[in-house]
Amino acid sequence: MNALSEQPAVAPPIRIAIVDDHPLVREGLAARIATQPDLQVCCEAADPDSALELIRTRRPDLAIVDVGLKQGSGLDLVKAITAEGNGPKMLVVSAYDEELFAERMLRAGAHGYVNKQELHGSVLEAIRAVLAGEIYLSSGLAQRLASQAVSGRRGTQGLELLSDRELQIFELIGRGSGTRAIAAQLHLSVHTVESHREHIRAKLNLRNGTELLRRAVLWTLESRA
Amino acid sequence: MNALSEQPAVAPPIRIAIVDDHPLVREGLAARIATQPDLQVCCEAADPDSALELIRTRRPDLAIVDVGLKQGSGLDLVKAITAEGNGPKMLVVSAYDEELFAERMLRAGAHGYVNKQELHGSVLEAIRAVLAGEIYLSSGLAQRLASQAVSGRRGTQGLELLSDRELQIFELIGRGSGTRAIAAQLHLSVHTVESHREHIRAKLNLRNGTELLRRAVLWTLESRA
DNA sequence: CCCGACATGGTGGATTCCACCACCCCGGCA
DNA sequence: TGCCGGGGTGGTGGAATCCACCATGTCGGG
Repeated sequence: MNALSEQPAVAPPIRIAIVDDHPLVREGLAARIATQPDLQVCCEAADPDSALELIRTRRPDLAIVDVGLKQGSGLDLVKAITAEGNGPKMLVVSAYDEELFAERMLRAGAHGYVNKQELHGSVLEAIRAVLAGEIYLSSGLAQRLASQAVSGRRGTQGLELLSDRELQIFELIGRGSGTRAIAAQLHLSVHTVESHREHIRAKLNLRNGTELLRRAVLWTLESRA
Repeated sequence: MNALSEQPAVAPPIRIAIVDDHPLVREGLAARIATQPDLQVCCEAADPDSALELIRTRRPDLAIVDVGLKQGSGLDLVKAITAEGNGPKMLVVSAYDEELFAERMLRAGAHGYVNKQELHGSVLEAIRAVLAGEIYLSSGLAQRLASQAVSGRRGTQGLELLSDRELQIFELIGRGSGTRAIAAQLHLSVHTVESHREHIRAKLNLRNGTELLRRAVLWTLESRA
């Protein structure tokens, strides 16, 4: 805490952009950032379009982006910023601790992912880490992603590990078909479909049939956009 | 609104409790409230239990509560506070603009409902209105509720046919919780949860548990934050 | 030639689903 | 006043499922 850093031209502050569709969250973030003398909020945006525009013109050092946007536009925003090249570092803030989203965000070019829940004072910690060039993940996520990475080779979401047949069945599951219906539709034994389900679960590191179905539904949604 | 109340140091401030599981949102709210000399945040809570406790002991004049609370949902909290009698007025803040929740919240005893999205400076407006004894609804909602009441046309998807408990369980299903997990979380028998599931299926015209899960997942995706 | 991955199928025990039923409480309504 | 209906909570029992193993056949590649 250097109280006397009030001199004009020395040590230019680090400029931060905030992108979130909740005004309250923006204010909360801004308030916290304001406690740090060397950090400064340079602009705020509530939607991806104006966010991209602002980032182009104001060129902040860091962008804090919320994923909780409609139709996965948060992901698109991160991709767009990355595609521009020479853009700011990006810290993603999310209401979900889904490994799914975290992984995709990181792969899309984000440098950190924090959950709104586990956000005591750790935003600043995350901001510092990201600015320092590290990758920051909020607590639980790091372990889960790591264990996931250890226990099986991973690709985009582990999905390309699936064989053709498995992927086909995965898709049918996502459409809402039950085991029995799938078996009938593919002219297979119910046991066979169950075997495939089991293999899919193993490859994707899913515990329940519930998680499997959930994951499948999510995927069929995203792959449509 | 009375100019006479400008007496020197007296005129006790209006005390407000904030209940929200997102620290950022709490800070955002607190920051705004802090701009008003006659308002004062007296306590904050992140979960329903401690919220109830705090409200009992600190007796604030107004409680701002988020619906999106885990474990038992904000709806139960509002009901509990109402049941205590002689409690604070309640302003509900939500990430969902669903008429669904607004209506239930008001019925449960809340005095206002604002959407985080449409929350420019209007929280303060909402707070003032609620304190003045009015019922406050954020812009779009009032019209939608009204038009809906007039036309008798209900239901984006028939979801408002569900009772409060059923909706709560529906939401948990959508988050990926299994029957067993839901029962544990709500301190209920597995059989009870199964009964609710069955009723939900009946009301929504779903054939099997798979379709139920699918619908729930889809819904929690499109109407969350 | 054999190993591993893939597809197909099975067995059996645990779990879940689901139709139906039972009880309690409470708010309306005859 | 009493009765009825809906909501919330539980239970029973049979069907369907999940899921951990296992078995077979077929490939393609070391």
